[in-house]
Amino acid sequence: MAVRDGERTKGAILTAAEDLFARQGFDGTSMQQIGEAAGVARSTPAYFFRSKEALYDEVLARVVARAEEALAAGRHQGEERSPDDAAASYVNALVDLLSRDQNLLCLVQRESLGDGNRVAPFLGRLAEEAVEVFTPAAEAAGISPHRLVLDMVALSWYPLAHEHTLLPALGMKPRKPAFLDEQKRHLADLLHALTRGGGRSPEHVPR
Amino acid sequence: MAVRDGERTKGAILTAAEDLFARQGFDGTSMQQIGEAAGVARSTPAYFFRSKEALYDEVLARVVARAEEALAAGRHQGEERSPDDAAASYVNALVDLLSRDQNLLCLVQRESLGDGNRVAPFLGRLAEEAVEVFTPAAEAAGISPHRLVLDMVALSWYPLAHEHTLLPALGMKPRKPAFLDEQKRHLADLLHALTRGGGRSPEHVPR
DNA sequence: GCAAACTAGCTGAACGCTCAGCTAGTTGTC
DNA sequence: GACAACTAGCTGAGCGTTCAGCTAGTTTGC
Repeated sequence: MAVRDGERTKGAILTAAEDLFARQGFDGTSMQQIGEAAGVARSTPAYFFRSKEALYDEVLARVVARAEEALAAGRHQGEERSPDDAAASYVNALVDLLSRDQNLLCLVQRESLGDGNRVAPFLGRLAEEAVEVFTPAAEAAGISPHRLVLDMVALSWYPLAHEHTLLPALGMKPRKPAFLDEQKRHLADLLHALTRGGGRSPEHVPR
Repeated sequence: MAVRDGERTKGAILTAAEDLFARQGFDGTSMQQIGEAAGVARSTPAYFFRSKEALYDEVLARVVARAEEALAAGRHQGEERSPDDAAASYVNALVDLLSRDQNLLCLVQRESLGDGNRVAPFLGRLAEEAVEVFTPAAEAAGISPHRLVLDMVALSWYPLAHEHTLLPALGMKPRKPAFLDEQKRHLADLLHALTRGGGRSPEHVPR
């Protein structure tokens, strides 16, 4: 194994920076901390990435690329299934992604406390894709696909974004597999209830 | 009007600090900025509040007190009404509060990206109160009141927390009165649908 | 095959700057 | 004149960035 390997070092710095930026935010993280966490000198992160901001941009880009890959897989998995199954499959992929990739959630959350400019393109694509996936289900339910996307994302996102605040107060542990399974079931049931029950005959809720 | 008025100056500093902490976060805000925004010298905030952290704590306490007052009013307004009307009234108060008080939302959101310790007591009380308010409606719907609270808070919270990220991507402007009215109607409909439609056969209803 | 020339990886020190907090002092109010 | 309100100046620590320099590895010339 090479003692000096630029790509490996860059990777280590990116990973360390991602964890620290996610946990402490941009302002709360110093290049010194990043260097220490990556096992390099204080000045090495700047050597490879020019500036703290450029490093942050690359961290974000990598996280977003991971997310898009995961969601594309979830979308592909639901192809050629019934409308609400396709939607449920996409929601499952979203729940899995958010619960697995804590850094993604934290970083996007932090960005959305700013102006959100840096993640806007990513969310634009996500929204477009999700609307496409949910449109059949939304038509069956007689509601706007945008509304359906918003509700599903909100219900998937919120518990994990507030796992240390409201969720403990409600006695819930949103990262436990038991919760995540129930969460997926709950969202799928909601979709079913809307498309079967909400559209025409509200009295009967299947499943 | 007195030139020197400690209480008034303290209030101005608190207000300035609240806006800046909400917009830029704790690490991103300096005592200098707070002083400038409040129209006092660099060192005056520290004179009244001892330290930056103590000032932050008082900002948070004031915001939380405002929120609890508003929610208590919303709860009182729904008293002696039908279960889902009481719940809808509470949700309305929540939506109004979150849309009106942007600083509350931002500050709690920032706290929940940390360990959430500072807002845990507040959210504990909120959760307890909300569970109490929602229990009749949840029983009518045959679902867990905690789940109902979580879903209602998530659906109320998320759009405003992501008003610059996902919402524009969906073509929505969550601070516009039109959106807020539709939001309230939507949530009330959801409550009705659950308690009326789902109430009869609890074993088939999503938990 | 083997130096010499060159490059990329990485570092420690130093720069200019900003920060929060402290202290000594001044100014307004009763 | 006593006390609260307020401020300017100072300080040590920490920040991001720059940079000359060292070293390990690769390429070139013979």
